[in-house]
Amino acid sequence: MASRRSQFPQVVIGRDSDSEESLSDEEEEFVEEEDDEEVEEVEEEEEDEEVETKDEEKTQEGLSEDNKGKAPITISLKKVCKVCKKTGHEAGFKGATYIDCPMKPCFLCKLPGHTTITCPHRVATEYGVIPATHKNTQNALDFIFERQLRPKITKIKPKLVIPNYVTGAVVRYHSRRVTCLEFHPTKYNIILSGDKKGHLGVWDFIRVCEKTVYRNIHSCILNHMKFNPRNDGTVYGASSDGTISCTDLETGLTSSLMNLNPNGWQGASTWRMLYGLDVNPENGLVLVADNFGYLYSVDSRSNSQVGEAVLIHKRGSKVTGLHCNPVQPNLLLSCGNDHFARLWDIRRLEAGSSLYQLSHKRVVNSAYFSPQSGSKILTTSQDNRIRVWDSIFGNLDSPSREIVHSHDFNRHLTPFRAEWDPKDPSESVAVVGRYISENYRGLAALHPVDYINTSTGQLIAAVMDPNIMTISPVNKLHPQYDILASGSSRSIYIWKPDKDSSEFIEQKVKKNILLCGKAEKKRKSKGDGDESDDDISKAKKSIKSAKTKTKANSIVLKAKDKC
DNA sequence: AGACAATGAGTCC
DNA sequence: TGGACTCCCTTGTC
Repeated sequence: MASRRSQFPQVVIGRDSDSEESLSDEEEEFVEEEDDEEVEEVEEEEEDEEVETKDEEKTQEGLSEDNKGKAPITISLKKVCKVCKKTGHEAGFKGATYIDCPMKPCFLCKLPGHTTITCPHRVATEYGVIPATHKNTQNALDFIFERQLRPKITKIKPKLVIPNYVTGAVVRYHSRRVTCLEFHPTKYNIILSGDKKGHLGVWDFIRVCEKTVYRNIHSCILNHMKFNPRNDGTVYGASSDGTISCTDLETGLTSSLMNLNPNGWQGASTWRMLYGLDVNPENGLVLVADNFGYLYSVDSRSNSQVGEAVLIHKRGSKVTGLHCNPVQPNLLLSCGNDHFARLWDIRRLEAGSSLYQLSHKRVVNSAYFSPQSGSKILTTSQDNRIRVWDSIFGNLDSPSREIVHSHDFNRHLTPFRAEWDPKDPSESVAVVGRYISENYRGLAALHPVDYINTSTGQLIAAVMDPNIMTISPVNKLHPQYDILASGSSRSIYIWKPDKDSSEFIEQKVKKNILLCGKAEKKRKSKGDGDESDDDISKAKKSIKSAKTKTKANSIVLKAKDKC
């Protein structure tokens, strides 16, 4: 591992002078204040009410003097819950912890009677996981079955390595939020990223400065990308502009395989948007699906549509994802807004002819076959549950397990999708971003990226970085190396494994942050090497002095291109 | 610092 | 079926 790690470069996370100054201010503020300021703050808030009332009265008097004849404004000082609008309690952040409204069902598991803080799913992540009806490798038949499916795969399980700290980043790389990520299948240091504007980023995360963004491929959201299996210099993209693109990564030259809106904008009821995309190399097909429930097949050689569009989900509802089985080329998995994931035989594609339909309680964000045997299914639904079916050849009436996990949010964020670790021979590890925040060492509310053992429901790891204050809904594990890529807002982060020691991580973060531009000059003129002046301690101090999450947000390090 | 908008699914009628 | 309204642990900009 060490040799592999040594190939990685230093990170380019820089900060501009604005953030440098604001952090200095925060620090000064912190130095002046006592350690137990937070406690004092709470007390002050409570006893302040009367004072506030007087202040208000004074203000009102002042106002009425100025505007004689106008009735004084009465302001209620009763604390009102912003969620249920009732008094007596308040929902919202208290420091780095969010307090739920007790009148609502649990925000995590959706069941009434408790809040997120006391939710048994938060305390013990395996709680309530439905046990598997069929477990792989449990008996002789299973063993033979699995050996037939995966003859080349070793039975010795390699040690699980978790990429848990950020070694590289392009902060504010895209102009809108990142929607999809894809590692290059052969050039292991290249990652592709799509965004909400339809731009396509190509970044070499070893030679950090080598990055491009192609802006003329799509006119709106690039929803999914897939490399061309016959030529890994080109990539297919499905966009909400209704086109399939095929882009040359060297030149950025793009050809269009399909345009579902040849007559332009005729209103929302006719504008077709492409969401799901996958490539079926055996049949030479590019498969895409739209927001009205239809699947389209395109011959990748002739760039022409094959057959008619087929209704695979409820008419008028969005198909959110497509996945071709990696072992059985005729098996297709789809998922959609009609709360179903469906299994299809692409030789017999007709509306209503699915082999199975997997029912969910809400929208299904993603559905994937397991990457090596293709015999398991992993889905992410907006009902805050990840579902696992252990064998597509077994009983598919109900999932083998339902794992409660916070990813329910349908606006403003790219939908969360739990994704398999393509390297894991046991096909159990999955990675997924988390919506609900975690109290990071009592300092800040951060949104972790979770590694989940889908065979047990256990949370293997929840990785966080104090510099990433935004939610990371898009995550991809590298097909060959122990690398995780995360798309968080407009930025991309590269994680790699190391010791699970927070001190070690802090040292690494300190080492890896390079300042640039004005901030770098400023630091040089001041003289470097002051231990208390490093970025992580600044960040910690600024978080500690932050009374609200908004204020804590100011620690986000801004990056400037060093190159 | 606070207001606001972008934006999408659920629910009710 | 479709429109109005609600949800209200986002993020970025003005």
